[in-house]
Amino acid sequence: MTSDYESMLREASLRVTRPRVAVLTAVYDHPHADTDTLIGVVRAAIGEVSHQAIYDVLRALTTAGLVRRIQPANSVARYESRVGDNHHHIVCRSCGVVADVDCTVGDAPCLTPSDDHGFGIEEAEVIYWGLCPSCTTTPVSEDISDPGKESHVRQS
Amino acid sequence: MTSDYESMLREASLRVTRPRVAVLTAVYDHPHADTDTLIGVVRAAIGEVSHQAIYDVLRALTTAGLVRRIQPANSVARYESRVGDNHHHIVCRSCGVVADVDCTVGDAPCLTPSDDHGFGIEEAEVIYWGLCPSCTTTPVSEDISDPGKESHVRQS
DNA sequence: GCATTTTCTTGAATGAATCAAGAATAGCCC
DNA sequence: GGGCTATTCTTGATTCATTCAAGAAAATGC
Repeated sequence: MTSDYESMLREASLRVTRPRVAVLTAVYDHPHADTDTLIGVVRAAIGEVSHQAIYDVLRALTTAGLVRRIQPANSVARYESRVGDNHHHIVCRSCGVVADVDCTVGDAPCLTPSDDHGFGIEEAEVIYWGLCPSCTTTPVSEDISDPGKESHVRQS
Repeated sequence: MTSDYESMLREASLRVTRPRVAVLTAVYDHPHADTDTLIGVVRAAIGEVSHQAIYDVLRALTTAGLVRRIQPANSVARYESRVGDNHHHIVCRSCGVVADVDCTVGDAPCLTPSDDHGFGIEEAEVIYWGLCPSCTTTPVSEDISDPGKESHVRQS
């Protein structure tokens, strides 16, 4: 397992360090987790690591294409290990939980704008907004845009 | 003009105040502008107004459905006046400028997820990422995710 | 006009994320 | 294996969009 992640790092021309292997492992084990959650997971795995190191590692991994960063409106940055398969996301308006949605048309980009305004389009990102099953039956009092509340569908 | 915006506010059961009319006007005149830009526009129009008032007004207008808030990853909140027509956006990865894209399939939601995971889907948001014409010919040195730089395609 | 409710002002606080400088370490050559 | 150099991590401060809080001001309904 660990050696797999080491190989991934090496193949991406990234130096292999304990924090990097731990962060990569954490992102694979906890899809859509935010930075703070990942810091907790990494520290539980290998002991104290500075938050700055986690930020640096996540940036390096994202730049290298080993993880993907997603950031729905009103949410902090989240990371996932599924890369390069053009899948999309459903985000709960109430608790902010994220679920994957496969592209209905396969791996190829499934969307083309009606008018690209001269932009060179590289990617079409789709975010479906709605209520997760849990929030449908047990509504959370406040909207996700209100701070000070924690999702009841916590990434484990 | 002003009376139109006043009517809009009244019809939304919002009290008519100078800051609200000015913010509504500013959003109509400067589509996709960020909060800071709007603060500048509003102050140029009606004199000193607290930034907190602008935040409050934008929240009220957004909640009332008079304006729409968009927030692409790595960007601050932006506001636009086109609401209810299900259009989407192209965002420049380099300078962050935003352009509108009409829904190719008309006003109805043009997307349905392959598996909604039990979520009640309310909206499909599409963000196309790419390079705007200006950044294609005059590349900006750094990515939008890097701070400390201002778009060369400033709103207004 | 006046009372009531909402909104705006003032000023402080929050929190994710970044910056900066020095210490530690991975990878490479001998 | 030992040392060199670039990269990475630690420590601690800082930034900045946004929010919180409490009181002053203004808008609507009677």
